[in-house]
Amino acid sequence: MNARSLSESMAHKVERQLRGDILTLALPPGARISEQEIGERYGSSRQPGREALIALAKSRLVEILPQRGAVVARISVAKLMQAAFIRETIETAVVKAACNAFHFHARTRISDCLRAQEEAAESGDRAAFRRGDDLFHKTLAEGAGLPMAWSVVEDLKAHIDRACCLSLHAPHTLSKLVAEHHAIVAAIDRRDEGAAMTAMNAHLSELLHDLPKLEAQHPDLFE
Amino acid sequence: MNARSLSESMAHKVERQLRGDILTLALPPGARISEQEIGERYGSSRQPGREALIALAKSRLVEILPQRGAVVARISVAKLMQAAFIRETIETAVVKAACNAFHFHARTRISDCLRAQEEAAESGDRAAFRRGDDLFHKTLAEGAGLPMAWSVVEDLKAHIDRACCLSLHAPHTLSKLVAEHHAIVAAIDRRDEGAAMTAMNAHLSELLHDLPKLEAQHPDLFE
DNA sequence: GTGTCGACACTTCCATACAATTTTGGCAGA
DNA sequence: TCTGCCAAAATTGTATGGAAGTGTCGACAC
Repeated sequence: MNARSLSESMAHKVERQLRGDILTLALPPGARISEQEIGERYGSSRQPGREALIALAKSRLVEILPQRGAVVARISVAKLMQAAFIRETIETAVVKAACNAFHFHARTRISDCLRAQEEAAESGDRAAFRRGDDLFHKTLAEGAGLPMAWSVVEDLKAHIDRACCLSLHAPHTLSKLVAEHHAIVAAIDRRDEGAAMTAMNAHLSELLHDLPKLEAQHPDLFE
Repeated sequence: MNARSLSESMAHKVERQLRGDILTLALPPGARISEQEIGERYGSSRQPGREALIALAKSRLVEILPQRGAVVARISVAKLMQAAFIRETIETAVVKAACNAFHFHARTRISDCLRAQEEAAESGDRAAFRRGDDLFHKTLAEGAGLPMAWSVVEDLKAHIDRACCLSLHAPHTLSKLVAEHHAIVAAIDRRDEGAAMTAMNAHLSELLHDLPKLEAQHPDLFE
């Protein structure tokens, strides 16, 4: 009945799926969730559900109200802007470091990654595109010798992505994002610190442009 | 028998104490710890111990080996340098932001904080000094309108502090650190971005000077 | 209509039992 | 002495029962 032996524990599986459902807004911000409910939803008992909630509370994707329950964290404009700022700070430092030294092996993976993203952009596969985006930024950090930077950014990015899911899904944005990735890589290849940092800033700061509009559109999802 | 009603859950208490013991090296890097053992050590059953391990694994202070157990994370020079770099990046951005706008209320708390640290430095109370140091950096982030920056730095700082515990405890360093704090605040008061950032960088980069020596002295605690 | 009290439902939190897996240690045999 | 194997011990991962905390809702007094 269970498949623990197949390498992943139930608790991790539940955590991963729950995180996915929260990130895609399948579970909307503000939704109440109980251990029991989570367990049933993903086919386990309460215990793995509880552990998933504890884990996600650490990344602040759910808020645990002691003795009462848990809710999917609402989107906070203030926190979102802070997360964006901190992410920008870190990733700018990463590309700067990348200009000084970039691991050869990571450079080839970056190219693979860009190609994959181009395909995803053309076919409009947003899920694949997002995976590619994560991989791009992750590989960039690894190439710069700062893999830990990605693990820090990853948590921040989760919150930002959740807001992005609300944003209108204009099809042309995907290819635009790919173009920005290319610009960043090109600057790194030229070892042009200034251009690389500028390109990264431009890439990251676009996401927050229509935040006020989103809040007006979905007031119940915000704090 | 239990004291759950008195505001803090057993699991949180165990997590807090375990974190403390790991940070002060009472539990040395590399030590194996089982859920059972943790529970008994802090007076609970396995369950809170397990939850504490899961929580600390998120901050990478313990490493969970699936189906096998957990060990206190060894100190990794590479990770330490990355953590220091990322911390420096974030905190530099924080003081820069602080130069543009600093909340009045936080400014007065900073002064309190500096006074408390002076006292701790004189009496040589390292535990109190560390608490004051955390509070200083936390208040700085809050004053700059970036409280989230502290929550990110906090996790990075844990690893750095653990290495600092190994370092020789020369008594004069404490007052030196306080002086550096004063320099940072003075630069912020003058709204002198460059000086503030330089002061913060100097403050943070000293910690890693004798890292090679430490590794030679305690090879078993490192990766 | 307003406020208070108590039963009740719901949930977490902790303890514990059980299942699955890994490690350990011993022992037989070459 | 070394190797291979098996059983016991230790440990995690999961399920579940029960205690305790919290909020809801209706009855009832005023």
